[in-house]
Amino acid sequence: MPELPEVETIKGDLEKTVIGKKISRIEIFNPKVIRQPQAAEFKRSLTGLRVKRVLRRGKLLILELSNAKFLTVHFKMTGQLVLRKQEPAGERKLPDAGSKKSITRVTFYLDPGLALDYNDLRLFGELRLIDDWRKLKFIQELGPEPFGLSLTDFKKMLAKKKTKIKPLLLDQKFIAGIGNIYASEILFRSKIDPQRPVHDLSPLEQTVLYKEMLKVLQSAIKHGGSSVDDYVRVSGKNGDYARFHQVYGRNGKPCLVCRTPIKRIAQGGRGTFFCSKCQAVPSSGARKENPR
DNA sequence: AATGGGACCTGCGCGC
DNA sequence: TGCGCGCAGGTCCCAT
Repeated sequence: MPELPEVETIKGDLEKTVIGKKISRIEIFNPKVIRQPQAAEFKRSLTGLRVKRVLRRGKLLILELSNAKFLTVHFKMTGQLVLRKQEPAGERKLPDAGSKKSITRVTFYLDPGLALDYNDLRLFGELRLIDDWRKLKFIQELGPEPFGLSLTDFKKMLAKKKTKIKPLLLDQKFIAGIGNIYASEILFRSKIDPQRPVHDLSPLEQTVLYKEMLKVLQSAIKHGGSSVDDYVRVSGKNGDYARFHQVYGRNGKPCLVCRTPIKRIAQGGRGTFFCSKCQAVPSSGARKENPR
């Protein structure tokens, strides 16, 4: 679930807390999330390094280390990074002691006195220690960041596509960082039906889409992201943007603009939420009739 | 090129 | 109360 605004929030939280800190020790509770190199070498190579910088590209979080290598974190659906105080010696417990099952997969002990837990219920997340994050195949194929993309370029990109708009917004090769929550929210605010083919969008609609995309992402970052399922900030606290959601997860509830019940449909196996009235396909004399 | 499905995982909420 | 099932969605991979 962490999408661009959530990863950007985590980045900001880490910048305030772990820059310059030394990784003194690492505990790996489930090596499945360590994708590169093997867990033992991951642990050995990382121990003793300091965190130099924190970066983000799309939904990927990148920690630049003091030896110029990089620790990358892809949270996929249920990954979390949570910072806590390291328990004084003798009082150490297993992570999440008290709850039935720990979802802490890796703990990074940071001198002085801190512990950064990588939690991941579903184990889809990926941690890597690599020489250069820019060489990751996934990164090389990634589309542009929404911020820093001009309207002109955005329109040029749209012109080449024949897909429906919602799946296209989710396509990381098209544009980086948008996931299922923000795709629905952006389209609602743009008053565009998620099922519309891209080549059908008027120039005005494309402009509106571009502006709403930036507005929604910016606002979500400002409010610390959306905590709908598992996402939490580095402090363990929820992000605050979910209360601004207009359609996501509001299946059957009245549209906040027109009271029409919000619809949920499946697109590419994923849920899409929208208001069939606010996001109706505009009637146009130029539109050829399309019976059924 | 676009689209659809399965795979990876686990907990939750549902119907019976 | 308990069981089985579908669902959640980021990304990769294969098939059509």
